[in-house]
Amino acid sequence: MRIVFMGTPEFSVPVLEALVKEGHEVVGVVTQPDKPKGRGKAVLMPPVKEKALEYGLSVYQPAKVRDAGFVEVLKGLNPDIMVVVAFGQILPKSVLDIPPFGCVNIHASLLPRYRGAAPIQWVIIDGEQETGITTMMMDPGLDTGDMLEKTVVPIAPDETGDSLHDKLKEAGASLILSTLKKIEAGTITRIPQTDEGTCYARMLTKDMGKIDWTMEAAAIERLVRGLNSWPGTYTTWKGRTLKIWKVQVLEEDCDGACGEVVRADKNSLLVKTGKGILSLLEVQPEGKKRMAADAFLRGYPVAEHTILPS
RNA sequence: CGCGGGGUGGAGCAGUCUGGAAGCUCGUCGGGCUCAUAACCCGAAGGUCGCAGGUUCAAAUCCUGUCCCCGCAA
Repeated sequence: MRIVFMGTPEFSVPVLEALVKEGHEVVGVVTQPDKPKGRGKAVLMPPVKEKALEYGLSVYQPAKVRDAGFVEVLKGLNPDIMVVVAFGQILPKSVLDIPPFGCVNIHASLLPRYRGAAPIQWVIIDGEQETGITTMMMDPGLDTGDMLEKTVVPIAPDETGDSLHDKLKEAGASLILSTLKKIEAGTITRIPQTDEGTCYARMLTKDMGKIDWTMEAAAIERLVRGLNSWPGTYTTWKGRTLKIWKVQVLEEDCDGACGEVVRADKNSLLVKTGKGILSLLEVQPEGKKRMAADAFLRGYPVAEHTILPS
């Protein structure tokens, strides 16, 4: 089958690799335009583009896929099917209708739960026990199409956004091969999504990472893991940003204000939360590398009873 | 040329503005105290102050260039 692949970030790369290695005929790769990124504003190409060029595939980077001109280009590629994973643009019906076998999407959650932009991180933040990958036939809605196949992936107690992202991107690459095989063989079964039990994983933003010390320790701990490594969590100390990389929930509780540093000695940096105590294990001051709490305390003496703002 | 912080013994920092003996909190090693200890006391080792030039009697500190790390923003 002639496949047009659409994807952009690192998450999409293993899927593209899998398609190529499996011997599928990838007739075009559609990805987001190059953009200035990083510290010097250097223009970087999306990870998918780099990989596509490596394979010598044709790359298309429309600012808007829905533009009539680009829709014609897509039709010209004459694809049998399109495989879409973390592309970053909404596909209009005019595009979805092009391939006779439709558009298959790889979504990083067990649909109908966690539709939307950031399912990987949200399952951690919410404290879910498991998540997974769902392949589905795209329709004009947001992750609402008929489901095809699923892979379940357990969430480890120390799971981070990054670690889960890596597990799921590999799971996605495996699952799409299976799904494509069944589509070609005509043995695939479409399972409509129920409208019950759905929830949305809204896009992550920087300000989500600002720690609210009135929340309970366990919830903050999940937030720290879920938003690691991007966008990351932080608090403010002496007017400067202090990124929080790793924390641990303590069993005991104590009196004190939310955000109060209840202990800061050579062994530990403990902060009182809305419910429970959080031990800060790894932090990072502005402009510095991340460091263990004891190292931080040696160079940046933190006075006990300091109140960290929420 | 997007904005900004930083590179000082193994770790994290101070010292740089106002040039003039390498400091602090730890770690490490040896010794002591102790039933014992991550506690306490005594002592020791360990640094081309990112790199290269320049100014100076004298540079971690001033000037120029260069490499690297990081926060913000995208």
